[in-house]
Amino acid sequence: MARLHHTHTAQKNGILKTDMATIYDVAELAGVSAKTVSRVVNEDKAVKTATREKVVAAMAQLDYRPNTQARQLRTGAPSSVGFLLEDPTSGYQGRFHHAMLTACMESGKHLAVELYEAGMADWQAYLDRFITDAQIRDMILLPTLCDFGPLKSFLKSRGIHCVLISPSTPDSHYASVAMDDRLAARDVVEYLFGRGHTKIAHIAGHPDHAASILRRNGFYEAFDAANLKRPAPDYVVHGDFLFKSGFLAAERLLSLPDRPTAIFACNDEMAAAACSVAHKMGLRIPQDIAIVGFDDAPISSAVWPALTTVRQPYLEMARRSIQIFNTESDTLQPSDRQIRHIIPHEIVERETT
Amino acid sequence: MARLHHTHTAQKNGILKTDMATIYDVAELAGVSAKTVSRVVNEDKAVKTATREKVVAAMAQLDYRPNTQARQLRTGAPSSVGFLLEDPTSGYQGRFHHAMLTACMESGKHLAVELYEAGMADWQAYLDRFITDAQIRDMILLPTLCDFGPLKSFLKSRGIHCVLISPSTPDSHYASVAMDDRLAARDVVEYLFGRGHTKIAHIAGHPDHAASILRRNGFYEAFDAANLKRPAPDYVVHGDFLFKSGFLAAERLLSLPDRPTAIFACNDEMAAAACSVAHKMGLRIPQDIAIVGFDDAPISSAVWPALTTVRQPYLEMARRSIQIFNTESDTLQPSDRQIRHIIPHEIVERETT
DNA sequence: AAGTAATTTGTCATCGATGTCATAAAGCGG
DNA sequence: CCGCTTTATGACATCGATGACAAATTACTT
Repeated sequence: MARLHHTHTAQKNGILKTDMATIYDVAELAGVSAKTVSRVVNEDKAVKTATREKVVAAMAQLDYRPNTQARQLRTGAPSSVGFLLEDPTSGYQGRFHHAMLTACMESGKHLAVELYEAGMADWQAYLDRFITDAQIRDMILLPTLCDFGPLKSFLKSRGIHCVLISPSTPDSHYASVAMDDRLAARDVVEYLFGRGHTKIAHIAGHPDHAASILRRNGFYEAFDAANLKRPAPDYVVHGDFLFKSGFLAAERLLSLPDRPTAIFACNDEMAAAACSVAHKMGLRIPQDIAIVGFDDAPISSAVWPALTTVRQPYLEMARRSIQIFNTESDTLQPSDRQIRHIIPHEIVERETT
Repeated sequence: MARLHHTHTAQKNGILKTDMATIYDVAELAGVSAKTVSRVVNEDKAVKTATREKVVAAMAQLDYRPNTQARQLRTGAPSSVGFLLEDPTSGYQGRFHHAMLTACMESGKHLAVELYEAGMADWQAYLDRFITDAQIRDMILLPTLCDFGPLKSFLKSRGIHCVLISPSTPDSHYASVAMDDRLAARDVVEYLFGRGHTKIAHIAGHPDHAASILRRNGFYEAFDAANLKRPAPDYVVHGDFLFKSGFLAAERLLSLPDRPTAIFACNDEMAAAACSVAHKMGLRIPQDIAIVGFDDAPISSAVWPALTTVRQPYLEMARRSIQIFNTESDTLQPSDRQIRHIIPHEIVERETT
């Protein structure tokens, strides 16, 4: 008795049918059962070569493509990793996004990306739809979302596993992956020591950002460790990560009576601003003033001269996050959670030092 | 007779079961049929309030979340829009990505993002997996992928609908969405005319990029239309969109014996480079030299002074693309394909003019 | 109060694929 | 050429949800 599956009317039961061929169409054309087609698709060795060839030919002829929904329904969905972007044009998020895509590609997972706009009305319903539609079970939270308590509680209540990227404060339920900002800043300063600088100024970041504080502390720590006197307070100016603030800060630093010979800025944008100021004042880089940034943002190689900076290990962090999800779902060691994974950084030496 | 669905063993038939509650669990707990739960989930009005409340309570208690695979299998999947990123850190792609996410959010679609790396071995198999796994039927192609013939043929063979964003050459099978680069360039020049400039130089983009040529043509066209003599050949220098090339080009232009009073660069990065050169040479912006960029890239507001530039209508282009997909799947007018949709641009006036 | 219309709820089949298990076809030794 | 193992294929149930339709309940008429 012919199965209803074989009828191929475009419209049936009021449901919109696509013209996509199903496994039953292939089976009929090849003169075998659906199960055998399934075997071919899944590369089961228990299929005679002759049969396999008939099936393959039929698949090609019908441009058959297995229906993922059906397959995942039967086999249990390999849910995808969720990723919330606040601003995809931001360098940091863009770079991390790239890293996540690469890491997912490597491990055969799918990354489901969604926008999250701060102050969004009804973000809970929005996220509920997202995790339902995309069948999210694992999620990556970038700064500053990874420090947003309500969001974390919400995801916890929905049973989502999270990995926090560089959170300001550790979370007792979720693992985190970060680089060591303090150590990196210290490394930068020690690198400058190595090139003969001791009059080193710092343009700090937004004081609300944990990273700003850590980097500033690392800056001081290097002096302490080298038994040098810490720079005077007027050698450290706070900015807010934006170009403009870096510009103002650099103007202040470079017109100091005792001008520094090197500036370490808390991010690349402010470092680039410092370069502009140096140009404006007729100072040569790096002869008169050395400048180091932080992040290895696109701007760091887009300006002239190209910035020496600290590269954040995006890809490695992304890979580690995926790895955490994999082990979590397997062994579910509660001790694996709430662990801080630290990924090593790297100084990228370019033309400003 | 109890349905097997109700058994809740963690492992059954060798298939890994999640602990996710199903519609049958909810039905049992609420003492109704699965269909009634379905009605509640889908907000069917034909459910008594008392019943609805019982069901809602049961759903909450079990943290029920409908299985998308099953639902989509039954209803016909609302396939998502595919989006290939070559480099998420590139300003253009990042901005377009943001726009696509926003447009998809607005229209309730899901954007499936995947990396596409040029020169990737076996990209066909990779894309096959992508369109199968994510059930892609519609896809957006950005430059320069939208001009890559083999990719387009491949997608055509797979029955994917595409919309090409700003392709160099129109395609006979796919609709395209673009801004009018030639007209925008002409507008910029006419804007500069309006501010009294006539000695206007141009830093052109990479000659292989269609947009470079269009913008350069628009540059000339403005002079023609105003009955002015076209600038001498040494007023037009080719770069390659990168900062460095803009830097060299600007050095050449600004040391010309008859120095221009305005420079129109083919993108913001090169315009930013021109600013650096002007600073270096002690020229004031905009008094001594006006500079206009193109793209409204992040760098345009990150430099000092902030660049006047042309804003590409990303969001509008993204919205239009989605709209094309919607009408295509409904009415399938072949005349709707191969149409070029032109979206209006806008000059963003900032501090360099 | 009985009969009919309207509202609620349930039963069953189905979407497309795959696991289980049974059956059919080969292979093989004697 | 007959039993017996091995290999290849098929029948059927199932994953979780919803559409079609039937059954049960309630509301409304006269």
